[in-house]
Amino acid sequence: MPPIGFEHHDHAACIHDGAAAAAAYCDANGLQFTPQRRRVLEILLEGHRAMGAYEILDRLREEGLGAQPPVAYRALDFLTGHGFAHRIERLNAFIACSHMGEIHAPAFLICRRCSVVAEASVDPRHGELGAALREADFTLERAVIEVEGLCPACRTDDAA
Amino acid sequence: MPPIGFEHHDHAACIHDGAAAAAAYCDANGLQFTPQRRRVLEILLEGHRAMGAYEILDRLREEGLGAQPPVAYRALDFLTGHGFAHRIERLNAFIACSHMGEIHAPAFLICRRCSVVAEASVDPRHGELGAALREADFTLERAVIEVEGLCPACRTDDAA
DNA sequence: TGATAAGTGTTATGGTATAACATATCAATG
DNA sequence: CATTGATATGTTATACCATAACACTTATCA
Repeated sequence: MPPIGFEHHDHAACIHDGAAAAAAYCDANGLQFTPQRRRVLEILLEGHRAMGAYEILDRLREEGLGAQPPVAYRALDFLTGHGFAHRIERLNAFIACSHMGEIHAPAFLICRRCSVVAEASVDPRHGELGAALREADFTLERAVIEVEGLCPACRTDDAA
Repeated sequence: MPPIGFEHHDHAACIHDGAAAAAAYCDANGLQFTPQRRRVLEILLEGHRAMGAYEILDRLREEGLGAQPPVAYRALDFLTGHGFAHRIERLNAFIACSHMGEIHAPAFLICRRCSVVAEASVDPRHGELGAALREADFTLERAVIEVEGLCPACRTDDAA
């Protein structure tokens, strides 16, 4: 599964398909994909970058969909809880899932210059980390794997 | 390099040696290991767990070493900047380095039950993550690798 | 249709972090 | 050893991130 985010792609489809996939999943699983929740997901899908809860809240407020912090946090809890979005711990921010519907253990590549975030998938049980977990006899429940650096475009720009 | 934290060890030596190693490094590199900085490192070394900046600040305040948030954050910036301590993004908290002086890319194993944090070392350029970085042509500058779950003792307790 | 669960609106508050500026101390050298 | 530039500290104020708690509404389903 290649990382998604830095390369060019059909972004309109990206937004539409993301929302549609979430809607279909909710439909199939008896979850309520309410206007607030849909709108928050769409806002996140508009950029492959992480957005703070208050930035999202500002958007909701403009659109009359909610004015208080819990409104944003509840929608984000729902979206992250069902895998439609992820929290980026390093940024205290949120991003739409790029691999909607697929089972995956996300890893994030965060460009410190343009703030674009790409989502890759790595199994924390593999490799050196997996070995460390076994050596420590540690039961893994959640993995946070986030790397910060420069995306190809920004590295080039830096040199210029 | 095995993870440090869950197994038994000589903890008094742990505190003393950690502070001594930092002092020696500062001495050798013209850095000022001031009382505030030393004390913050000692406070962190006292437990193999992550502490919030305000928890540390409370300790400093009791001891008359500072009362305002910037005092704690500055000391923590110094300690993390020189590798004497690490920031745990998942917890918005800080922990003393367990591999003082060694070059390492830390990964953390966080027990959600007892809050002990073990530090392992994994090279983010290896394995699946390394492959994803190369595939995205991403320049890594910093890696955050933190896993949450249960340490051996707490898993056993849970079953009981 | 009544009971229960799930979602929304709102107030208030708590936890985390830093900007900005004044003062003090250190470290090097002329 | 006085000057000066860099580093460290003290302090105020503020900004950002997140959730508890409670009232109310809407959906779901027996």
